[in-house]
Amino acid sequence: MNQLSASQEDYLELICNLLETGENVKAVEIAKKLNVSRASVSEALSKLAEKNLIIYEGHKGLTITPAGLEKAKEVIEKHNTLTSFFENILGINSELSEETACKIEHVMSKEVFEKLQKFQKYCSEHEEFINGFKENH
Amino acid sequence: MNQLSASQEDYLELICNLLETGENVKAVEIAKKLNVSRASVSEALSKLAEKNLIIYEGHKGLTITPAGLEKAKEVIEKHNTLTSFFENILGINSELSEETACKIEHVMSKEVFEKLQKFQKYCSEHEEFINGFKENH
DNA sequence: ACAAGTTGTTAGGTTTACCTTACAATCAAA
DNA sequence: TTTGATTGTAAGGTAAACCTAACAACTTGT
Repeated sequence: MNQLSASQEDYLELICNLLETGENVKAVEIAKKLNVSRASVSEALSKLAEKNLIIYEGHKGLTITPAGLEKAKEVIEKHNTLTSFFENILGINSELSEETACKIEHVMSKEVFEKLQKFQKYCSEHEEFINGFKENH
Repeated sequence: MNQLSASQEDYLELICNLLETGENVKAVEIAKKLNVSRASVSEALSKLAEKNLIIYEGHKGLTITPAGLEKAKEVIEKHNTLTSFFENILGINSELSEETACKIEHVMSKEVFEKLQKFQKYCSEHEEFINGFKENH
């Protein structure tokens, strides 16, 4: 029912990351980081607020709700797992790993995510296997 | 310059697959397989034709150009590699593997794709490693 | 060969996520 | 405290990808 679009997930993810740095988060900041206009951010934040994922009061401030935080954490966890898979297992440079993770995190089901996470754990318990791959590529 | 959207890649991919089965491909068929209206297919095919990826003459028939075929093959190869990764390495059921591959194939760069392909080859040369993973998950 | 069904197209609408421009609200520094 | 810069919002617009409804163009069965 309350499915978020890829774009909305991106906003939420960034908001959560910015909040964790402790600063108070401004729309103009989000606009810069996501490379969109202030107007687009304004609209997007209104929609997230409507869905009760954030509390947004313009100049007054922006905070995330428990529901928003939960969703954001899910996305961020997918993001991190993917980034780490590309970087540490496939050996892709960190920028491209990040970029690719950003796109895929929105289209990967929980089931696939969990399997990937387990696979990664399994790989980290078999370093020699991964090193063998990296050496030849 | 001639970047295709995810949706256009889907159309092209399907057209290529249908053509390979030998039948002559109809818009109504595409509509059914992609779960969209005939009208949407009509529009989409016009755009692919404009970009010289297919030759489309309505009732007369539909064929793919060399440029279109090249692009389609790229997408299909990504699709297959991804599907096989999910299915044979992560051990995800074939339906979900397909579904996930369909979404990711549009957002994965050539570089990531090639690394994944190599990783997969490496894995297939180390069956015991993959079996070890599958046994525990 | 032609009526009925199938297939393709056109016109007009919707939604999402952007945009620019203009204006309103707030903040901060003199 | 007022003014200038920054930040947020509203209005109106675009583009992509979809939709339905109506119509046109084909095909096929008799």
